[in-house]
Amino acid sequence: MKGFSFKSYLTSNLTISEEEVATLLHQCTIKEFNKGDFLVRENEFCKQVYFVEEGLLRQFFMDESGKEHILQFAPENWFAADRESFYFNQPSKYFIQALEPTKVAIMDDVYIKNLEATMHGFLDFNNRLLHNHIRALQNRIVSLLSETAEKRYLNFIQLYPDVMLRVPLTMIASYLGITPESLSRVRKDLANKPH
Amino acid sequence: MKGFSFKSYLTSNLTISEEEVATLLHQCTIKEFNKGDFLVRENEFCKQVYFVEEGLLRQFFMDESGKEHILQFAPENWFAADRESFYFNQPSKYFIQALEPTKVAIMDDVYIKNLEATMHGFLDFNNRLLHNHIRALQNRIVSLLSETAEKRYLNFIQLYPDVMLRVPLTMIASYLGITPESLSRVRKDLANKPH
DNA sequence: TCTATCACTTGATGTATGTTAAGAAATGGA
DNA sequence: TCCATTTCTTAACATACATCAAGTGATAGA
Repeated sequence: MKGFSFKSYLTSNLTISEEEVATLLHQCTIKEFNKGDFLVRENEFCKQVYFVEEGLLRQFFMDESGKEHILQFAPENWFAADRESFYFNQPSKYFIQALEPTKVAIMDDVYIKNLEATMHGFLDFNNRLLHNHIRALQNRIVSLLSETAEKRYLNFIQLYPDVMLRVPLTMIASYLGITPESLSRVRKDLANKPH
Repeated sequence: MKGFSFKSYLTSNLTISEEEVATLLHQCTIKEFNKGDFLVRENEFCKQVYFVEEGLLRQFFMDESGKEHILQFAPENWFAADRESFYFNQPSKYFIQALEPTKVAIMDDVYIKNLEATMHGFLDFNNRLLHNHIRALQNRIVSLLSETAEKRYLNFIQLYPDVMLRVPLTMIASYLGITPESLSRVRKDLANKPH
């Protein structure tokens, strides 16, 4: 289990001993997915939290007309899960899918409950994750309420330059809440602009 | 402190003794605001969490062009706070304002830190609040990404019928992400529809 | 290498929503 | 009670973005 990003992540984000990190990693499953594989599907119960070691995930949902809308990309060192399904024990509205061959560290509900009960500082750690999540969600809403597609696109590039280079524009468009055609035009306009 | 909604809320949502509830309420401040008063302003640090006993709050931000966008309404038995500012200790991007004469129970950061350290079950309680918040935010994003203004309006009515009756349509429009004129047209169309 | 699929672009046109302007109806102080 | 302000509606016009359709490259299996 040496050399995993999850380890570095934990040691630098949790005030816990080497020993505790070892326990934590020992109980935690590593799993690999192929490009296109689903980690969670709509209507399933999401009972795991995923930490991306390598690769890239997306969380998306399908609306009534069958269109896909991406809520989140999760590249290396990000977490992915449907917190709603996980916490409230409800069937998920979302899919979580690997966009590249992806290696994840998996913390399931039993594992997490266990840590919460035994490891001092784990609740704080999870609290941090939740607040990061809330921050991201709030910023997304602010952006959707107040910014044009062009502005949202520019924000995206700046915020997730790595993701930008790794996924097709169709998916960026889906994240931004516009059609691929519109994104193409936004990009054309930007290219023709001074600056 | 008898007869406060916050008390009922706590007893029915926390597995704590009468004694603990008493302590909790004893340390907690009650404050009243007039219609129009600000509990938090942009660029201030939000160091308190508000529980609405009576009245109605809104959380909103102002975009670059000076337009207001409402993130959340908080009627009786709801919590309001800028979790981002509170947790990350950053100046807030938001305003929190009373839309009616409003009585709130205030938990400040010292109070909360204290409870986290001393009261078993408080972390779980806060965790629940955070997950409720995440759920609401996610649903909002889903709605903004995939639904028309009309659908969002119908959702709003169903989800917050009480708020609907207590705030001007301008604010509903601001919450929905459209102009008051557009909301007016949406309502007209709905009225002319066979249901 | 060939072919099917996917990714991206472009153009023509449609639609939802924004903007500007005006006025009517409701509300709240003085 | 009256006046000022806010709220809501309506209309004409503008704009951002969607839809539909087509075509060009790029990519990846067979």
